[in-house]
Amino acid sequence: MTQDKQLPRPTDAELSILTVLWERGPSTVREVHDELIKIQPAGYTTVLKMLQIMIEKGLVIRDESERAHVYTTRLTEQKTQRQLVTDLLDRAFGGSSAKLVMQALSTKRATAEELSEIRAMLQKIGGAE
Amino acid sequence: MTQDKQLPRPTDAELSILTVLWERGPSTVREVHDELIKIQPAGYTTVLKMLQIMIEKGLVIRDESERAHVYTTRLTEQKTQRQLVTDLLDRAFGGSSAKLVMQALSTKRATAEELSEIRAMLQKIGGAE
DNA sequence: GCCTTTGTACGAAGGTCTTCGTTGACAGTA
DNA sequence: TACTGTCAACGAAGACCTTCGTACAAAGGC
Repeated sequence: MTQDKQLPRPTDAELSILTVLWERGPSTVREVHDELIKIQPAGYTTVLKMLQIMIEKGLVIRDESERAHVYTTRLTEQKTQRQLVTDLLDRAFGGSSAKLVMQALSTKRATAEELSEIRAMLQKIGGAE
Repeated sequence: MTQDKQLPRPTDAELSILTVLWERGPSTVREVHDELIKIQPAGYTTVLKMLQIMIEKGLVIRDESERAHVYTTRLTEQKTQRQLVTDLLDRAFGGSSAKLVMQALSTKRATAEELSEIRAMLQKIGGAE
């Protein structure tokens, strides 16, 4: 009953805001703005407008019980990441996750710890089936 | 001397056209169009306009020596894929390629063959350093 | 009761993306 | 020469994205 699917792919600006919300948890516009300007310039009303648009799209929800409305993401970071990966996979890699993985690995070197995580996951996948 | 970098990230429609060009190699508008409509609806002049815009952006180049201009991609498929992955990595995964890899692997199961390719690459990466 | 601060709402402006109708050029054919 | 088909160019329209100025409401201090 938790209608999940078919939220639009977040735009660049929307993703910046979502990132802040994932980090901070439920936040007011002011809090999001204060956090965001540490990374990139952004006017207060701009952030406000973005959040209002994101409400319309269903990307976030808000609690209006206080004067300063509190915004919360609708999807977890993981689910959004999955959506973005699936999307990129289909649009640019012909659906081949292997090709994407190769690119990701060759692009930026992962830490040793991360690599063993990946190995563990491969083990799990390879082991099953 | 082959100025590579800093081409804009291709949009969705642009990526569709690039994909056709990578498949077919250098092609006229008509050829791109005929190929594209097998996958998605697209008017001839729309494809033409897109290609003209892509010329301006530097995503493609063209040979005008014949009446029907012949378009060619400026970047290889691999380089574009790398750009897209890097971009997504930074925008949505905090630069952690491991997280992206995990998502990719868990999203769509790769074939056994692909998995061993990935293992080989891991071997190579882990072995180095 | 006023003034300042902090908030939301509204709307507009400029940019990009995407699509497509129309025009005029060119080439071949009858 | 007139007709037909193919092509590039242009411009406009509509949808979105992004930014921000302005207006108005609420709350607290004086």
